[in-house]
Formats: sequence, structure tokens, C-alpha cells
Amino acid sequence: MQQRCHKIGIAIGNLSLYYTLECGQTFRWKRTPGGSYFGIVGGDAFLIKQHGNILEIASTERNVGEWARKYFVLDVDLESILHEIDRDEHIHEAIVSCGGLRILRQEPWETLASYILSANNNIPNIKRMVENLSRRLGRIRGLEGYSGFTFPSPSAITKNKDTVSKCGLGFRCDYLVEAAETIKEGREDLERIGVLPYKECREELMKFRGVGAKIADCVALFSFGMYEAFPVDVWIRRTLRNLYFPDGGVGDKQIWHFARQYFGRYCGYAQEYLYCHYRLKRARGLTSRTAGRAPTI
DNA sequence: GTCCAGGAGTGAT
DNA sequence: ATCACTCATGGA
Repeated sequence: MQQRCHKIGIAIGNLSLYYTLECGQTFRWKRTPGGSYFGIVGGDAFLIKQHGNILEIASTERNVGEWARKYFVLDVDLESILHEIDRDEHIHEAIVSCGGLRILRQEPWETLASYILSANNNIPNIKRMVENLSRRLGRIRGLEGYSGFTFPSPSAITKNKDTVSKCGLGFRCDYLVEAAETIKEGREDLERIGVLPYKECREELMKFRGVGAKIADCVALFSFGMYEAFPVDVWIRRTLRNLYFPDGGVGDKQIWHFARQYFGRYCGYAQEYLYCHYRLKRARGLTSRTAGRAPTI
């Protein structure tokens, strides 16, 4: 399904495509043998390659430049954010290690759905579930020899519950279908939730069954650009306990309060750098020295 | 076979 | 409010 292709080169400041797309905030990008990234965002296919501080983007989307500025949130000054959260040697190590990691602005429904599927799960398996859903219920998009599928809409999911149940979602299946129904029937509106103040937004998101504090924070951070969100998952819990609470005895809620106060209004960025760095660091320690390292461009 | 993974719901204290 | 238990699936 080849479609009309638009190409641009766009200048970027501080951006690492590798850390941004492979840090775990998004599940939909695939690295090609040539070092490009192919993915579907919304209804369009994208093929992106980084050359230093230029992103070369091919897409079925008409206005690629506007898309890139919004998706990569290029109007926010990453340097000043990193400077503000750079409070000690631990976060500093992460900032140096994962330089150029930017928090994306992703589509709310796909983000909510993906993170509902993330509960008690691992990243490869989450990717497989999202891919299963898209392959079966999404629409195909092709670009320069690559192809992928759009993420299914809420109504596509509610209309095909039998298909959804065959996607290997486990106990999360009911939560996903229920969320799709809630949105399809208009009982919740993600666009409205996305412009609420952070804490109200968080409360609204947690009304979805299957969405607790952590997943609500992921949606607020990765979709709504609320950088004061601080998702506490198993990695962050381990990492912050090791670094800041060696004597133990702290729960997720205490970790959340501490981090928000300690790192301030951009604590979400601190979370993502800590998550990315200390997770890769452990993975590298368990395997070879070079596994998971950013490719040189 | 066992443990773990970008957790959350439920029911008992 | 905080705990322990459970949920379905795949990989190490």
C-alpha cells in the first residue's frame, strides 16, 4: 500500500533519536538495518534517520515539519530542563549517559491503551501485544518498502472483542476493552483530560479500571507533556531505593513525593533519564559491555 | 520449574 | 491507610 511520500530535513538542537525512541516510552518504532527508524504515528507512516543535528524524515503525512515539532516537542529547551534537574551525581551520571533523550508527545488513546497493557509486563511483550492489536484491527500503511499498521481506534476494539481476546493480552484484555467502551461512549474524553491541571488529570485517568498511579503518570508524561508527573515502576523503585533510601522502608508513594519535591517541576524528565540509564546499566552489566549502547552516527 | 516484567484490583487488617 | 494475594503471558 504505497502512498504519496513527503520528505524533509529538519534541524534539531539536542536530540538523540536512539535514546528517545528506545528508552521505553514508546513501543511502536523499529530500527532498520540502516539505522533509520520506521513507525506509525496516528494514521501515517514515518521513516526517520538522524544525521548529527539533522533529522531526515520521510512520511505519508503532508506537513512533516509541523508533525516533528509537535511529536518531538522541539519547542521546549532540553538544556535548561536538564540543567534544572541536575541536582546530584546520580542524576548527573544519567544525564551524561543518555544525552539527547527527549520526552515525546504521543497520541493519548494509543498511550493509554499501551500502558494499560504494560501492567506487570515487560517491554518486548508489550510491543508484541500492541503489534498484535494493530496487525489485526489497524489499517495498513506503507512507505519506502516498509509497512506497518495504525493503532486501532476505541470503536475498532469494542466492535471486535473476539479478535482482541486472541491478541495475548492476558488479564489486561478486559481493562483495554472497558477503556475503549468508556471513550467510545463519551463518558471520558482524553482531549479534555489532557488539558486539566496535573493532579486532576491523574485522578481522572485513575478512574479507568486498570489504571493506577503509575500508568496515569505515564500517560500524563508521555502524552500530555506534564513533566511534573513521576511514574514509579519496578526499575525506578529499585533505583531510587538504592540511590536515595539505602536504609529501606519506603513505598512507591513516598518515592513519588520525594522525587517530585527533590527534582521539581521537571521531575518527569529526571525519571526518564534515571529509568533509561540505570536500566541499561544493569542490562550491560548482565550481558556484554557494548550491549544496548547508542550507535555512533 | 522458577522468577521476573514500565501494576493494579480486591479483600483483610 | 497499608498489606498480601492474585491476575495471564512469554522469556531467561
